[in-house]
Amino acid sequence: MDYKSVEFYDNYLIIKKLSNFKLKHIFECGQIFRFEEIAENNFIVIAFGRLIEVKEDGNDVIIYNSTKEDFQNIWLKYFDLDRDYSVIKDELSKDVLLKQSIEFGYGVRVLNQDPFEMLLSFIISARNNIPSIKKTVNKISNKWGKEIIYKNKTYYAFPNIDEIKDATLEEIQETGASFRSKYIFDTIKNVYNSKTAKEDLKANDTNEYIKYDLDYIKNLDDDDCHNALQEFKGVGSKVADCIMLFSMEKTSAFPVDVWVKRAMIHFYGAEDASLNKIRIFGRNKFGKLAGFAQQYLFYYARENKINV
DNA sequence: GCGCAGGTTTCCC
DNA sequence: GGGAAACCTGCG
Repeated sequence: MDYKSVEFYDNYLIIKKLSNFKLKHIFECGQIFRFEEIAENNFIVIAFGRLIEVKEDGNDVIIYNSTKEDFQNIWLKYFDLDRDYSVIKDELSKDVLLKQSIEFGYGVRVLNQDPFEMLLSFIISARNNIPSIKKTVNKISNKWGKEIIYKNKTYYAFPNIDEIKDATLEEIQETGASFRSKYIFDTIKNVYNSKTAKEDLKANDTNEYIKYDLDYIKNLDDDDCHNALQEFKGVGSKVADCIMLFSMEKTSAFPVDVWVKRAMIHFYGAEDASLNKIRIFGRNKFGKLAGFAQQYLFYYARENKINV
């Protein structure tokens, strides 16, 4: 694990002596949309129906607005704190080309987020830029999510399936999802139907909607999981990789977006290769650690504006 | 005003 | 399978 101990106080806590942890790296490596930088090394994060303020203090990290229970049930896992990233870095640094990216993004960690939130968020990410993605995800939260008040400011959690199940196509259009609106609408329907189907399921009944059950998908092997996710409209290879890496603990996923493609060309000379070929190359090269390698490469490429 | 952005779908070969 | 165009909208 990458911390020494945790001290709990009244509605806040201090994680002592963290290693391989830097908030800026974690939040800016492309895996999360619901964060806000309120000061240097100080962020607001909304996830799993909760809001926390996270602040770096030397080698310690303070989490405000969290109980002991929430830390143990949510944030410990969310920040992947029980994983030893030194082991991962040592292994991946054997690749001298990747080493540079790892040193640059030394505090990157792969967050464990909510599958439904990732599913909708990354459908929205297709052919879109980050400010627009954040705007649409926030509008969805504002319209259907639970209200959270922190320091006299009002925020909204990302809605769960029961909160958003009755959203109309028109309402989704209004969030700025544009041509992706119908995908989101369709996806919400399928997730909701899988939920009711699961509840109604008789012993040996098969149901056409069960394949949209996110718990079921999460428990599949990596390749099956990747395929299953692409049954949702608006989810292709890249978006499926993001969902399974950021919310289903599939660390062999290797999402190839424009930045990772640039990084692979830059470092490995993967000239004019198709996205799928780069994906296969990355997965073969980095194996179970491909997802971590992807995060270091993405952060390096984007921060250094490679090839632009 | 025009091109393009953290891809997917659809159509075509 | 693999490649190219269309897709909505906001922003530089």
